[in-house]
Order: sequence, then C-alpha cells, then structure tokens
Amino acid sequence: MVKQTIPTATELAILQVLWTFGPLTVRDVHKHLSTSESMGYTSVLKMLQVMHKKGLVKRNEQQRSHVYRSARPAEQTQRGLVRHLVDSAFAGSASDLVVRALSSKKLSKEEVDTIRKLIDEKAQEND
Amino acid sequence: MVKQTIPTATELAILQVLWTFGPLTVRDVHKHLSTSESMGYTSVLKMLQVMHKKGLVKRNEQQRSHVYRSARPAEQTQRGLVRHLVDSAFAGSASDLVVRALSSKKLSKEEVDTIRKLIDEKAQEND
DNA sequence: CATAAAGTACGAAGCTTTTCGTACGAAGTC
DNA sequence: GACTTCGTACGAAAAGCTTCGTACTTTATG
Repeated sequence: MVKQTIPTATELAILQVLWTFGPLTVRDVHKHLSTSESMGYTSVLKMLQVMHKKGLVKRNEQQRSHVYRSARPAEQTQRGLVRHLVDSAFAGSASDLVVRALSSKKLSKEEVDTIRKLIDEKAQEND
Repeated sequence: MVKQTIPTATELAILQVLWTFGPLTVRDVHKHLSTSESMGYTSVLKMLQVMHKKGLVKRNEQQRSHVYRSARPAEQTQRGLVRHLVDSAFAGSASDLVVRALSSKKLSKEEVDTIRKLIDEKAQEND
C-alpha cells in the first residue's frame, strides 16, 4: 500500500485545473489559474516540477512544451482528502462530516436527490 | 464578516482534544495528545500560545496554569473546514464531497439512518 | 529560607511550501 | 545568420509551520 500524499493548497488549485480541463501545458495551466489567482508563470512551472517529483502529476515530454496531467483520478485524491479531514477534524466520524456538509451549504433539489439515492443504495447494502 | 482561519494540522489535533475534553491546561492537553503523537511539553505550550495569538483559542489566566478552550464551537470550525475543502478540491460542489464521503468509508446502519433523516429534512425545505 | 518542581515566555533553528529571478537552449522571423 | 520569443531548469529568497532549548517566575516542601 502506497502512502497517499495530501496535496497542499496550491497543488490542489493546480490539480483542479488539470481535473477540469485535462492534460495541459504549463502555459495553459497558468492561463486557467491566473484569472482568479495571480501567480507568475515560472512559479506555476516550478510548482508542476515539484509536483512531478512528488508523483502528483505525470508529464509527456514529446513536445517542447511538456504536457502535464494528474497522476491519479480526481475521485481517488478526493477520497484521500475526505478521509484525512475526517480523521483530523471529525474524530474519524465520516457521518459527522456529512452532517456538517449538509448544514453548511444550500444544496439544490437535484443535488439533494442525488445524495438521497446514494444513501438509499448505501442503506440497502447494510441490510 | 470575520475571515475564518483554517487551522493547520497540528492546531487541529489540539482543537480536537479541547473539543472532546473541554477546557484544559497545557499539561492536560499534552497528556491527551502524547498518547499517540509525541510532542514535547513546551511545543504544546508554544502551539497554544500561537493559537491564542491567532484567536483560535481563548484562555483563562486566573490560575497559574492557564486554562485553554476553543474559541469557537467545533461545529463552526468544522463547517469552515468543509467549505474550504469543497472550494479547494471539489470545485465548489458540496454534494460531490458528500458523494465522495459516502463512498470512502463504510458507515454503520445508524449513521446512514441519521444522514437519511437529515437529507429528508433538507429535501422538504427545498419543496 | 533554600531547593526543587511546575509553570510561562520567547527566540531561534529546522522544515516545508511558495515565489520568482536568472541562466540557458530551441524555434521562429526578418 | 542575427534577434526575438517561448520554453525548461534550478538556486535561493521569502514565508509559514513546528519543535524545542533556555531563561525566568511562582509555588510547594524539607
């Protein structure tokens, strides 16, 4: 079992871009990032190099502009993050986290329905 | 609106102790912490001083041994943490986080029921 | 009252994370 | 072929987090 690294805040910002838009060059990551945050181009480059070294992203060096992609599917990293948060702030209780999530944001009717279906499946499993 | 500080990993470890056991002296925080993690006494002290400066904890200095307590209820901090995670790793979708939470850990029948009830209330609100 | 025990304060070292300047190579353009 | 543009690499400064040693004060105790 490989130890799951928890990405830092900046790493997460970059990963989200990659998850959303797929494999990108440094320039494109920078473009998608720079709308909200302002981070120099070489900072993004360095960040991606660091993440590559850590194994958070993979890259294709065929082109002169290397193309980076997330090393793991979003789902896997997100699960790791949730687990980490559950342990570090909810004393291990995932349901407490869910309760808090439900009370913290207004969810649309559709979202609530999605979740309800999931819960029902979950409930059947446990019968 | 006051900007909500996101506690660091160590700060969270300490906050969890305070949430669980209520107001404690440095020595007692250290005791509860040191079972699993090993952190020097003065490190815990310093940490609590830093947290006090940041406003994460309050302290009563009546006694020689100051008594520290969480500045905010657990619920509030937890909501902030969830919101932060939703933004930084789930593109703002709280329901995606819930979905991931439900798929990441086995939940007991009781927990599932608790959540289901909550969902039902939530669903009614939206009608 | 002298000494030990228990407490706080705090500077500073040691890490990790983040940012960026500078160097340098490869491709395009006049 | 000279010059500009676009790219990577990487050292190192800056910033934040964590740990702990040392200094000093207060209280207990022989």
